[in-house]
Amino acid sequence: MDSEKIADQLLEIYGLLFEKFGDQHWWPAKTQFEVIVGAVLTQFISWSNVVKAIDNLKKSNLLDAGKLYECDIEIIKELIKPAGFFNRKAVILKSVVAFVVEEFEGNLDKMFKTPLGVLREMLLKVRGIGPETADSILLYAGYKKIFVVDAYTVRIFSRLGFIKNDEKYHDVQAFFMKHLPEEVDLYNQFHALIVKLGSDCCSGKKPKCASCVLKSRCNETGSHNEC
DNA sequence: GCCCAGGGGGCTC
DNA sequence: GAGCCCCATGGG
Repeated sequence: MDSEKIADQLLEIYGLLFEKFGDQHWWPAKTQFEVIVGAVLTQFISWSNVVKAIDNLKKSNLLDAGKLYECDIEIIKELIKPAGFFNRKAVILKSVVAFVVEEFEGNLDKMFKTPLGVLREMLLKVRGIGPETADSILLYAGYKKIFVVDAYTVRIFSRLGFIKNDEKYHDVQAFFMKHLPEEVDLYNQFHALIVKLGSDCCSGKKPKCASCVLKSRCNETGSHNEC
């Protein structure tokens, strides 16, 4: 399939998803720092679990890089318990705020003025920050032109025949960034819609692929147990 | 009671 | 470098 055709198809799918689900208003956070905290806390956890943890941090007036940097880790653990894996995530949060405070004096404007590639590499060196979390921070907190890939992206687009199901993160990301217009808003909305589609149609005990907006495009025959 | 959720790291081979 | 296992809570 030629490149132009792939681009058209991706935009067509984007259009279908937007028509079906509408504006997702991602990231559901009020500040850039809240996006960063949310990106860490949502690792392998549904967003509904994260909301409580962020709320606890807000109530304790700790949703701030400097304050979290100073805060005792045991207090952080207690507050973020609802988001699961709290022992590990508290350590990750500490690592991230240490990075922001020690490298950029806690100033996110300064942090996001760092060239994209350089900042991405720096984030990936922070303990607990992998490609998806780094890219979520760059796109949703920093408004950087970087496409976020997650498990749903691979699952859905491999089923649709665009990529292989064992494709590496960077290859999937490169695929989307090659074929989509280079627009932050499009990257933002497309990833959010993919997650919406994935969590609505392609997970849980009773997959609801009959209602999946992309069923007609899916190249799987027979049972649609995994879209 | 059981399964799954908006990942990532460490270990083993 | 691929394949496992672990992390832990909460909603359906």
